[in-house]
This record gives sequence, C-alpha cells and structure tokens, in this order.
Amino acid sequence: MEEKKPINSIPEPTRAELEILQVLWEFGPSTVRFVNDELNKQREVNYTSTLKQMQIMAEKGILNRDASQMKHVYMPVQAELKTKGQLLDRFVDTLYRGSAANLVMQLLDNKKTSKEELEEIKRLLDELEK
Amino acid sequence: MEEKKPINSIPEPTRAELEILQVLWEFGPSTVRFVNDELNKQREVNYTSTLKQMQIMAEKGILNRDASQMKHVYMPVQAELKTKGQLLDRFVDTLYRGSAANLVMQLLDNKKTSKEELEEIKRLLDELEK
DNA sequence: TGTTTCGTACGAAAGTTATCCTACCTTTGT
DNA sequence: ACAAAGGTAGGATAACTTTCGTACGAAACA
Repeated sequence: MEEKKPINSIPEPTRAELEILQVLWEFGPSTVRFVNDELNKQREVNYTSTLKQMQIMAEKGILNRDASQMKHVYMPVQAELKTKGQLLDRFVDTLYRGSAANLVMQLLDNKKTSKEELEEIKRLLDELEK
Repeated sequence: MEEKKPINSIPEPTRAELEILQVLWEFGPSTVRFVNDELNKQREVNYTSTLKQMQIMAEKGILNRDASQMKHVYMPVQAELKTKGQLLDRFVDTLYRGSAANLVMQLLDNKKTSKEELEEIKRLLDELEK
C-alpha cells in the first residue's frame, strides 16, 4: 500500500499532464470525453490514453474527481496560478540560479519577444512602481 | 547506422543532461572526472553514469568532445545563451501562451521574487527605454 | 616489470512516461 | 428486450531516461 503524502504542493506535472491541465484551466471541471476532444484539436490521442492519464493524475493528487455520476468530472487540485508559480520557480532556480532579473534580461534580448511585449512589460513595471 | 541531423538547434536536454550542461557552462570544457566530481557535490552519482550520460549527449549532438587525449574533454555545442533561450521560449509558449508579458506579470506577484529583484528588473527595463 | 589506478566502451537493468488494447458495465435508442 | 454506443478499469507494451556493472586498455608507480 503506497500512500502518497502531498506536503504542500502537487508533484511536478509531466508534459502530457500539463496538456490536460491546460484544458481544465481553460474550461473548468470537465469529463474525460471533453478533455480528449480538446486535445484532439491539436494532435491525435486515443480516448483511453487520456482516460488513463487523468486517472493517474488523480492518483498522484494532481486532479480531483467527482465520481458520483457515471461520467466522472475531473478538476485540478491546485489553482492555475499556484501550479504555474511552482513551475516558474523551479525554472528560474535551475536555469537562472534563482534570479528572476536574469530571466527577464534574457527575455529582453530574446528575438522572439516582440516590441509590443516589451512595452507591455514596461507598463506593468511602471504600475508596480507606485 | 543512425545519423543525427541537427537542423538548427540541439534537442531539448533532459534533466540529467541539464545538470551536466550547468557544470560545463560554469567551468568551461571539462573531463568526465571533473564533471562527475562537481555533480557529487550535490548528489551521489557513479562515475560511469556521468560518463554514459556525456557519451549519449555527444551522440545526440549536445556536446562535442576532444578525444585526442586519453582523458576526453567535453564541451557544449551551443552557447549557453542560445540553449537557455530555447528552453525559455518553450516554457513561455507552453505555460504562458507565448506571452512574455504574462510571465513577467506572474514573476511580479510571485512571493519568491524579492524587492531587490524587482528593482533590478525595473532598472533593466529603463535602460532598454532609450 | 608487474600491479594498481584511472580511463573508455558496451550492455543490461530499472524507473518513468505515454499509449493503447481488452474486458466489462451502464446507458441509449430501436 | 436487445443491440449499439459510450463509459471506467486494468493490464501490456513501447519508448525514453537514468543508472551502473563488467570488460578491457593505458598510464602511473613501487
């Protein structure tokens, strides 16, 4: 018997798990059928693959499910912001030695970051100023 | 015979590969022994594990090696900035729908981002202004 | 010179992730 | 009532990642 003990936060989602979370974040609590249909707008996935993934995520404590109805309804355990914050922290830690400023610096001379983006970022910072 | 054809950029490094890259980025071209010693300052890894990893990375086109001496010397194929930029792009794409501004917004209300960091970021943006 | 140390190469094994097949149950529609 | 459609559960499998044991050659040294 393996009891998973979530301390304070869920385990880091894998790539496939993240895809599923995106759907749930965008559309709220959903059935496997709905999530699978959404995924198939991007790439081909078999229904049972998505089912299995979501079952595993429930075991891991990443998703909750309402199994009172035949069509189980799944939803994320953590809020979108919290999970993304976790991932961001980890990303900054491993790639930028924990320095958010370093990351932003890289964003700034990243060719893929558009002028509009930069303006938007600047605006955000200005607002924060007060 | 499998020939790997790097188009324009290396394949995305795995977790273990990233650890090795960090060492090479920090200390420059190094032997397996040196890298392994560095890794062992953080966690226990067998020498042959590190060797194998680095050999695989060479096959994948992530590392180059100078095998002219007995102690082979490995170095990253891509510059640190380019690889990190790749990873950052992917990260922004999958988590923030490609919007760097969204990512920065999250950094801003992330508790782990210190006031000093914020000041530094602001300064960077101001410099960019001109 | 012989033994110990240090290096590479190769393959196997274990763990993780992702996918899908099959079985079986429930609901729906004819 | 029965067939078809749609649901869950639980392996099995394949690919990838990570780790390390074993073999063996080269170098260092007593």
